[in-house]
Amino acid sequence: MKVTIRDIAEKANVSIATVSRVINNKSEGVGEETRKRILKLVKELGYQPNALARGLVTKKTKTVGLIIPDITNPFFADIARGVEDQANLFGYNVFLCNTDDDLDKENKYINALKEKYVDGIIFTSSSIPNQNHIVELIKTGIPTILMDRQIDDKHVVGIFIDNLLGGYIATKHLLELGYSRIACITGPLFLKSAVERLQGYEKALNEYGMEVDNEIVAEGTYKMESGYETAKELLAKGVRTFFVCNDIMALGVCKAVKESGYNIPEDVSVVGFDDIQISHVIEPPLTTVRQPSYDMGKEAIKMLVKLIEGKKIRKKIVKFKPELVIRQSTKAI
Amino acid sequence: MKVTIRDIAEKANVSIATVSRVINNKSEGVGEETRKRILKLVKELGYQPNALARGLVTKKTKTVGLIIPDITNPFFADIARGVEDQANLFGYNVFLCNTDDDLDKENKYINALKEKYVDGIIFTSSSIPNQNHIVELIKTGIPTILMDRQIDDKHVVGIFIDNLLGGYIATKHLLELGYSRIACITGPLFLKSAVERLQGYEKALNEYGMEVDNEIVAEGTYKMESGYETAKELLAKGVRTFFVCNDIMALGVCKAVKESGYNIPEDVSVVGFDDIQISHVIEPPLTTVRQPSYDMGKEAIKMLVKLIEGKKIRKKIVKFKPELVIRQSTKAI
DNA sequence: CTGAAAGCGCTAACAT
DNA sequence: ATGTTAGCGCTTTCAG
Repeated sequence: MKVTIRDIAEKANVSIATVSRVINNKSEGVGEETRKRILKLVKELGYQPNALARGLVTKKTKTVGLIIPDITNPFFADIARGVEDQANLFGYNVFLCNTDDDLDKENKYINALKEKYVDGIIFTSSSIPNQNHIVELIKTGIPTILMDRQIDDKHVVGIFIDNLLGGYIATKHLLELGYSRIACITGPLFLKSAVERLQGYEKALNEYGMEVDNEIVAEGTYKMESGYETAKELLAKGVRTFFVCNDIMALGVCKAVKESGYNIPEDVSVVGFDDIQISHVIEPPLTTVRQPSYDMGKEAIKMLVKLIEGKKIRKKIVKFKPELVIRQSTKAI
Repeated sequence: MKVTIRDIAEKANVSIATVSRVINNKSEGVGEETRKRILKLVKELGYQPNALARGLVTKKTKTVGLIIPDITNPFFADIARGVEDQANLFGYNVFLCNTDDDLDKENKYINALKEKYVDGIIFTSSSIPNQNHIVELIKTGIPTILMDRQIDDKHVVGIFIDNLLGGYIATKHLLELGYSRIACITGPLFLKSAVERLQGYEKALNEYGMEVDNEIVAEGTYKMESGYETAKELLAKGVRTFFVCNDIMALGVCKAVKESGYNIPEDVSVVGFDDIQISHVIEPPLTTVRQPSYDMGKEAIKMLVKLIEGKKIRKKIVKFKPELVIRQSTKAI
């Protein structure tokens, strides 16, 4: 049988209220001697407060939910690690939820998290078409941090990256290198982030007096195979310059390029997006647009905890700047 | 104000017991008409049962803990995905815990999970020196599945991979290719899995009438940098053949090799371990020992749920077989 | 088929 | 400085 607060109280000859006070560190109202006696008993009997009972009365669980598309994607794994590390520092535990950008799954997780009374939610998803459930979630008052997805709602608090800028600097880099026929492999275009990166691509092109050529813009899935296959097609069309909207797909592109007998960067230039850990160890190291994913995760939970504790937060929207990391997958003509 | 079971009961003109029966699908004891009326109300008012209250009485939370060293390692991310997917199917949520193989963190997480009354724990850790906390955990009776770590305790239930065999087939492959001076970059040797892989290496060597040359066996950390730096040193010693005990380090090795001006597999052969997703897209695709990580994760939660539900499990120890995947990072002399 | 009531383990007034 | 007590929202006997 588990030892409860009552057991401690009895053996210490005090009321459960007193025990409650000391285990919760309520500084006032407990004599030094009693406190010690109780603490000793707690240790001896290995007492652990029942978080369910506590949560039932306090309405706080020291638990948060992290909703992401896929932990298997290194970008999200980095975010998750940042979230978890910092949450742990704050004494929170985190529920991991993978949605595959599936609306249905998102809703189910939201409900499950609500039932379990999480103190807050970090939502890293990005489906554009239907965002009612998110707006709804925010309205219910449960502290929520959005990541990677911006919604037109005054109450949104979130962490974002300037995707348009990211797409812009990536493309501009290629333009400056002297290329003109630059292909773009986008993410799924129901994702706002993917659309914005594409817009950045377009902006850069326009600045150089070029138009987007839809022949060499292809929608990918953010998965490796997608990069691989799309690149094969594009290569066949004579494309030799790629802006690939995430690193995972860029890996697929590199594979396709090499299989087709070309060298990077001598024959083909590739720019990725994310700067996942392996980007710098592959051959050649990938030129890419860096997102500080781990730090974004940390920042997200910091903001969330402030929200939970009812503290003021300086800015409701924190926008990280993407950064071009030039390595060896691109080369001037 | 949240809607409770009481609200539903009042509006439906029944007792809360009846409401409880229908939301829990207790098939018997509720009239068809009443059931419908209640269900309708539940939907209308958006009632969601309070999992804390429920857990407090049932002692079940539909929640499990997943303790791993680092979600950022693709191998563990795959496992986590397998666990989470399958857990979700069973209606469970999972707490993510990163320990960095730190005993202190492991203990803290175990305690936190206990306080939150998780129904079970999947423990993917592997520090050899101190395993008391694990034995202790199992003794407390909370259903626990060990992964990747075998303990000499009759009560252990777990999923493992035959690491010795893995090390053996990797080394043997190199041997068969005609190499004799084969270096081994191990994992941290306080991990049992790392030791076993090393033993497999030794076994293969012995079968070929060779002894382990400690000059070319180096302890790594399972991190990329470690592979990179160790390889540099080994390369300087004239080593041209590597068995690297995980893929992440193997990536580092490949980088070091190329930087040193050698080609893989023409000049240098490399075998990895794990078969993480990117292993087949890097250049050249990595020959490695495959672990079915995603499936191992799925299997783990399946076993755990059986344990939780008090069902019999066929085998307490499920041992997966590693498999050599020959790609292009190795070549016969 | 349905209801009343006890109680899970804890916190938070309110007393003393 | 400490104790008493009323719930938190739910499940689960036990009655009826």
